[in-house]
Amino acid sequence: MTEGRSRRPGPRIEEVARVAGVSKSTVSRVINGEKYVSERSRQAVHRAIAMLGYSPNHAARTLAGSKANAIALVISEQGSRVLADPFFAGVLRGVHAELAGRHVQLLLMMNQPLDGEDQIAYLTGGHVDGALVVSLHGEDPLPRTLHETGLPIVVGGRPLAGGSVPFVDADNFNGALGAVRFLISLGREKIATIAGPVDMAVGMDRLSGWRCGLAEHGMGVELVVHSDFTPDSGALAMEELLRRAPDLDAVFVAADIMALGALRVLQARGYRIPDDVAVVGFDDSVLASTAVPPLTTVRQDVEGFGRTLTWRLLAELAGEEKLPQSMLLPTSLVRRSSA
Amino acid sequence: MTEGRSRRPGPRIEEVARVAGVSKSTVSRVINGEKYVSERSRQAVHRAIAMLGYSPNHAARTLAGSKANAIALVISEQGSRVLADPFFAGVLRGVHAELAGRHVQLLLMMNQPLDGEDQIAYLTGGHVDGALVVSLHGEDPLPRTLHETGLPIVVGGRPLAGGSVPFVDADNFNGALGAVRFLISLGREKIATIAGPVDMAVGMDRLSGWRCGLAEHGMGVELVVHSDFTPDSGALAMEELLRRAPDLDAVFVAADIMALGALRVLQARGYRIPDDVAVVGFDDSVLASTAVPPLTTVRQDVEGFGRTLTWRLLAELAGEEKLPQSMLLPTSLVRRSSA
DNA sequence: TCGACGTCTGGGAGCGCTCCCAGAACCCGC
DNA sequence: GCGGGTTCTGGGAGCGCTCCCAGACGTCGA
Repeated sequence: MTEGRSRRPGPRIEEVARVAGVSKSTVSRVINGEKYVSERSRQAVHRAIAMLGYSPNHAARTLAGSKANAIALVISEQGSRVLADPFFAGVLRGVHAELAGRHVQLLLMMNQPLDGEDQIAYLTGGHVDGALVVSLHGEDPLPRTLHETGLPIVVGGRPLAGGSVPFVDADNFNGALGAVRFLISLGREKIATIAGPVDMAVGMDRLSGWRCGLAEHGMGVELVVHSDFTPDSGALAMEELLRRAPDLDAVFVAADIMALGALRVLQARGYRIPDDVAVVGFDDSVLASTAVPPLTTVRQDVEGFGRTLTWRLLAELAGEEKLPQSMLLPTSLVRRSSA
Repeated sequence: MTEGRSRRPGPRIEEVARVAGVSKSTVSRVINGEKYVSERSRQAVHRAIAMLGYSPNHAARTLAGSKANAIALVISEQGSRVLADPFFAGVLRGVHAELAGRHVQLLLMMNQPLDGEDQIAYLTGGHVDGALVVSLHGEDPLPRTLHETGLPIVVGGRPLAGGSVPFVDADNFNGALGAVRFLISLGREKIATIAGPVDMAVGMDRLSGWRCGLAEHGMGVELVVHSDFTPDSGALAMEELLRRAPDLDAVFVAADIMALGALRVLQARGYRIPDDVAVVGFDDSVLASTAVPPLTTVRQDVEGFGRTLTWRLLAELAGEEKLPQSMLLPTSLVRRSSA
């Protein structure tokens, strides 16, 4: 079985040039959307491209040009990946949708393969033009380190140790605030919370929202138990809360997945939901609608999250100015039966 | 603000050659693990690479060589993505782990951006050396089409319209069979199933396992209701089953997510679980352990799935022979409280 | 009439590798 | 000794683009 040097199929830029009756420089200009090309040439090139089914060679562009035509999606998961999974698919879909049509490749990186130094070396080594960093752990130094190397990055989820790194996040604060206001409007008077870990911005922001909501009405903010975004820890937290305040009438749980555990404990103790205790979760994950009873929760648009993240990075790469340093995406309350 | 043509940082292959005291041809040979390099040269090159922190330029390798040094992960989701999400993160992690250390980029593609023709054109256009196709919908023509173009691919999940396309799948049949045998060993005598849709291999294989398990013991296989991998359809299916056989004493549900719906219905009807009706799910997703009661289910190793998928493709790309045409990964029963 | 400037164009060097080729060095058996 | 192999090596063409340069053509104000 002999195998010759297999050449890639498809037309080259030169052929497009020939068909269009221009030089390859001009074709290149058209492809890259540069100015100083006559309308006539531009049309001719587009026709030729369509006719030949030409698609530019990514490797050649990257090699010859000064940009990599690729961005990295860095999943920096430091142990706690529980929160990631519901996110993951949705965010990815969003990122992908936003990238559609542009000639930008999406490279995936996780913490695993090249750890620390190597990963940074790779990212700053000119292999990518920028990076989307989805960092779950708030104090992860990666976002900041990357940002300081000058590589354009956008972080998904507010980084705690962020400095001035651009980020996109759900408006966790207002989501939580809205949830608490809703509970108060229902007439609840003893509203507890199961908060996330203190080292994650997502946890802290939701906690702040809860605090503010109560403070607005002069209500006490003692009933807090921190937990770690797992159902079991949610259950433990609920038990702790009931020990401290058996007469509580509402719980704001900082994640649906913890709410499941809380629900279980409440039901086991004979509390009726929402009659005795109203429960509101956060995320509106699949879990929420399948819970018993279906969970009232704060919804965030995960796909929009991915889109926005990507849009922000691409805009920066395109040299756009006056971009917002960071962005918060709206959240909304989804009413089901648990509150 | 003037900006010169920014050259990529880092050493070139020539510098490695100079430091190692060999030609760049030899360095290239070492990098690509070719034979016909003396041990002495090899060592020298490795030392030089380490010293300079050299990392080969992906674009240049791809442009000069006859391979793309990249593989695609194609997520072909035709509508039904419910099943995907739990999978997704895990599979990705596995794929990534398996790729670690090799100089292969992972490109992500979803059905969205280039549909059909364009997608195929891109994949077969020499941009990637092979593809991992995670196809949820069993009769998706994509795997077969790609395979017929000669692009090396491996499909995740047995394709129904597969022809002889290599695939990796969980051993759904034996997983289901094991679940049914377990139920029988528990003394259950009227075992129903909520099956998946008929156009998905994963549904059909689990159904076959259930059938076989019952047939082994001469038990009837009438109590089947098909459903579509959503909690609500699971609930409807359960209602239908109870209508047909109010005295059933076990249900094998082809997915945890449907089992949640079934659980809800059973409990609402006053059946005690597992005393009156034993329930076994499939997937061992997060949902299983948080269900009330915690779900006995068939576990599949999602990360291993991703690893195996990737391993199989890389092996083929490396020219390995006598590769198994397809592979089934073991499943195992996880006992919790529902059976 | 002239230059200055803005618009449009083609030519061609060169990005950093791989892979072909030609050849050196060494082994073997006859 | 010689021809034939196998092992190892360096030289250099060329992958398909981008981007710099030089220049051709306007159009405008002095």
